Amino acid sequence: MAQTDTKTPRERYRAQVRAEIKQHAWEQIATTGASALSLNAISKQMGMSGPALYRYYASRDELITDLIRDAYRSVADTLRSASAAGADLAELAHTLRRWALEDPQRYLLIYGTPVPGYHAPDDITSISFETMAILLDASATLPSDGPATPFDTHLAEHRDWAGDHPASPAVLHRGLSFWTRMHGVLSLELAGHFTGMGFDPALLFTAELDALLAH
Amino acid sequence: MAQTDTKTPRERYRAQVRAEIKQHAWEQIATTGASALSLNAISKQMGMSGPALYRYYASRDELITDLIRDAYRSVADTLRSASAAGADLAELAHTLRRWALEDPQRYLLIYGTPVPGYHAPDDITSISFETMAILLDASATLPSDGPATPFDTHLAEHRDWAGDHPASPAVLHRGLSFWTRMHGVLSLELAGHFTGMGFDPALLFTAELDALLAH
DNA sequence: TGCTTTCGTTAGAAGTTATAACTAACGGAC
DNA sequence: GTCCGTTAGTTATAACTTCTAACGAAAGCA
Repeated sequence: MAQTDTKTPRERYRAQVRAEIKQHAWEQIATTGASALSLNAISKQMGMSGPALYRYYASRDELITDLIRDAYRSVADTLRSASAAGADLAELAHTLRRWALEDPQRYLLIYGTPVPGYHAPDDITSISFETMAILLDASATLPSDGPATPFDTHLAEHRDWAGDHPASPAVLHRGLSFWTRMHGVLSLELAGHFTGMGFDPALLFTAELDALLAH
Repeated sequence: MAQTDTKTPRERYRAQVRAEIKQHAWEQIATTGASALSLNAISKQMGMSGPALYRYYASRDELITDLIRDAYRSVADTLRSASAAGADLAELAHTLRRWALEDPQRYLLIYGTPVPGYHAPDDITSISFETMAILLDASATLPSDGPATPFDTHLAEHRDWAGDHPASPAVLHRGLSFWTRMHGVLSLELAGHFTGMGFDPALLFTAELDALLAH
């Protein structure tokens, strides 16, 4: 989307077509899910015949990788802007939930069942780390009472995943708990496991959030 | 697997072939995931040509539905036998984790991203309820201290999903928290989101479990 | 022994991803 | 302005997939 005014007109056109392909791919994914994404269907929607699409994406996996990258970037941008606006951990949680409900398949694309042979490229893990850093920043502002758990001491020696983030083991622990608990509720809700059970998933989400913040 | 000695020899043979198909399907799913399951590949492995398999399963979806049913039954049986052996909620959690790690794709098949057009038949929801009942039984034996949360009062009026299980709102709440938190850690672990982060997912799992039990 | 049901086959339709080979058009250099 | 290389899009094709249709053969049953 950003800066299509780079270099040659050929590259501008190429970027535009790639963006259009991704747009159709997102629409298709939103309804049928990522596993049913069809390059053929996209090319037909765009009015060009099958193999033309392979000038823009070498394979179906490469397109999906691009979509996954965009999804990671989207959640990172959303949380970052919320954090920049002064959101605390609780508000970040609701921001995350809103982002997930906005396009469930987009959430499931990055946090759901992985595609069999797929392996994430390096730049995705770096974007993923940025999201984690935002959560750790928000976790650090909260008071961390209570004694250190065995997992805290384990984290003190296994904190390579946090990079050089200056977070105490307790904060790292809270960040991981935040991630897994929010994902636990969200993923089950998005997968439809709560439908027909009668209760409101939003209340379960906030209940889990409150329990986490109250420690 | 059970009671192949029913009625006519034709039905015995039919049940045997269906079991063999499922066995090959599980092997295939364990390596490639459910979305890449190929009826053609199964029939070739069994030494018979493609469409022969349609005598036993009307469609790919019907085979997957059968696999999902078996997975639900498997987790229900595993937890029930553990519960019958006197396991408390903590031991049930580790039993669930062991069952999930035993065949990650089997766990993801029922708790992961759902197949696009798939809708679970009624008998599956009843088996799923049995699993929930076991968790609620184990949750009821624990002391539930602390004041009632807003979600507890909500559950008091939205407890149809628990059937006629005699559990207090607090116990219902704990059952749901148990489910979502264990799933949160397990699904992220099985999806490979912890690989390369350095820490031990088992310790995070027990840390979450301890936090839940300590309330 | 014959009848009927069912099993497994081949053939084929309608999809899919992906490659190969060709044409046409576009953009930059002279 | 013309020429020429790059690139876009085409059709044809291969190798898959699920699934249907029609046929032959085998097995069970009376």
